[in-house]
Amino acid sequence: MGENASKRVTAADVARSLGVSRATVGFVLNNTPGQTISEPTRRRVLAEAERLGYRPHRAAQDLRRGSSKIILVVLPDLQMEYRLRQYLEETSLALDEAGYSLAVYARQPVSRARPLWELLTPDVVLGIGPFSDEEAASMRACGVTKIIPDPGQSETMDEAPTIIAGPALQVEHLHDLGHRHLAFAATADPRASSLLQARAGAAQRTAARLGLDPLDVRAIEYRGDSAAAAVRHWHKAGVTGVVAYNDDVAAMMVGAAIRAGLSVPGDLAVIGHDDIPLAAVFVPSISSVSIDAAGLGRYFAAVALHVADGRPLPHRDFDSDATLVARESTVGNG
Amino acid sequence: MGENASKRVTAADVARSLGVSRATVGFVLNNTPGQTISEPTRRRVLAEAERLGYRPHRAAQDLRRGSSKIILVVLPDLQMEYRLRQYLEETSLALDEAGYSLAVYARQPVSRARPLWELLTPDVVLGIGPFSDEEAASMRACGVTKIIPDPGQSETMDEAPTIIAGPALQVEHLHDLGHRHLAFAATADPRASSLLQARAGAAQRTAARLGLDPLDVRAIEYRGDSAAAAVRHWHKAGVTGVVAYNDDVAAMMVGAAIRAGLSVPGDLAVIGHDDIPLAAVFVPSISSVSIDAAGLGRYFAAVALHVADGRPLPHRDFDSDATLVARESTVGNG
DNA sequence: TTCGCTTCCTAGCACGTGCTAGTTGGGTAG
DNA sequence: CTACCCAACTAGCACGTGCTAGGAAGCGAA
Repeated sequence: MGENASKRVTAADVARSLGVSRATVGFVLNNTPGQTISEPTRRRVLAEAERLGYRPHRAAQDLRRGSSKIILVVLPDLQMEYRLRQYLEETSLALDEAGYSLAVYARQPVSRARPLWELLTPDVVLGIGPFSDEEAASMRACGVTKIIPDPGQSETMDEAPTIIAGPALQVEHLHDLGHRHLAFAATADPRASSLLQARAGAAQRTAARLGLDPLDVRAIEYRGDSAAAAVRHWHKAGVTGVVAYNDDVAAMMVGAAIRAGLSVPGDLAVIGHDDIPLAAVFVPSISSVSIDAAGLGRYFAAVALHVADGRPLPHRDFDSDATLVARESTVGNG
Repeated sequence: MGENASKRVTAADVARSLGVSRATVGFVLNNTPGQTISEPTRRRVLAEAERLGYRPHRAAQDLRRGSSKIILVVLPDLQMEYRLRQYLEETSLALDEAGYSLAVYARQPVSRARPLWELLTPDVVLGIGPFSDEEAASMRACGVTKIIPDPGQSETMDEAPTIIAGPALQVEHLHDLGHRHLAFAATADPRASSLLQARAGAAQRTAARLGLDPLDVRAIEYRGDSAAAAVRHWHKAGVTGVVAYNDDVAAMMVGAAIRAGLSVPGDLAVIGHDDIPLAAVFVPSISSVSIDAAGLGRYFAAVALHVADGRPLPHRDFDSDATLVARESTVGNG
């Protein structure tokens, strides 16, 4: 056919091919309110746009609009997996229905590469966990004004009900089982530090509420013998229950305990967080906390839209977000 | 100060504030070749741009340039973790040095949300694993012409040397240990299917080369008793070594074997792939294959740039990509 | 002086879009 | 017949950038 030549199809192409003006094409394609377009013309434009395979040029739209309609989610790390996937899936869907697109960015702590917000110029940047001042400054310099959580007005995320629920369940579970000397197994991964702070803080507050001593906190590393050292130390100190930052850390604790000749949960009970699939597979299987990722994802999207558009924030009952999953690492088998 | 007002700083602002033309500012900031700018002016421009906090408007640049300078990596799933993170980190860095930015997108199989390539209009889309025809069509409709791997010219990725190396090591390792009846534990996750095909195929070819029978392949699911069923079936059939698609699947096999009362590796040896941290933590620890993620990441970036720019493809020695890590699940303890 | 050449700078186009301000022509009320 | 209105369109601006074409000034050579 005539039109071809490796070139992008623009609205002007559609207009030219039809013998109408570019404005008419724009009005039809955008359903511009306050414009009257005759039905035959409207149909011809739509048909021709379809036929030529017209797609609006994103950069031109962004330039004209002055906004990218992109919402960026920044993760501390791709590692915090599985549940997060459902969570983001749901968020993405909700935003899509509102005409926004969601991009996910896993921050790399040592990267010299340009951060994603710099190349997307998103309308909103949503963090799972707080941003450093440099990061916030970098965003603002790139024209991002809407940042959640905003380092300027620091409402501590320690208080976020979505985060409190899980650690509270962990501590309560061990308490219910009769454990009175608990410890908290943290991760040494700096990427998780903010979420770690929040979870550890929530666990401490729950312990205090139940009249328990403050939890001794130790960082566990993937490599090396820090898990074994923690097990020895805690066991000697009379600790019988370990609250782990997540299931990975819980697995390390369980593994180290068994290798040290302890019985789990007899000598040491361990509970994780997130309910990743491997928690059920491990020997012994690992108790955990399951998160209502889909529900939280929708709420997350609502927060983003609230900030982006000003649309109202729906009510959410946070109590149903987390569910305890009891397995062998706390209640034994049988 | 004077300049403020919630507005973005443009090159025109810098020019106006300095009393020079916009073009001059552009020449300085872009180091435009063939333009001579006096040193004092150059310095003044740079200083003023810095002072005002000027950042080029991404959409305007893209519009002008006709290209987004974005390279999108599409993952089958965020799940295939850890090594991949290093890999992407290295890729991102190499691209950054070449003036490109890398965005990562985890495809969601059931998502109705708009795919990321539609909103970024990247120059290149790189897949880890092949694309479906619909996906490729969707990309092309959005103006993406450079797609790797391109479904049009299907060079089977089964042959990719980066993928062959790992499974070959797995099979050879079990063979070296005297195992003659092997099986392949696949994943039931459809997201991994292409990578799964490649790894399973490579394992089969290695087995054939060593004169072994074809490996029985079974899909293992995270939930349910498929792992236990596979263990029973294979043990009864005389299989003594299991090659697993990845460490997660390996962990499920090891867990199921132990729960079935078998000894690992006495009755059943299991080897995983990727060397995730949990492989070392599991009881027994899980043998695996470690990947030179950083090196592969750089090579990946080179391929992307080759397609984007036409710059030459460096040579790579693929033999050093994969390393065997022998642990208790194949060689026992001690 | 006049021409050419170099240095240093400016005017303004093009990119594709969304949309405001305006034009045309037919119908209808006065 | 004039005045006015309204449906149905078009002309063209603005967004911020990269860059080409061109202009002004200085300076050496003929």
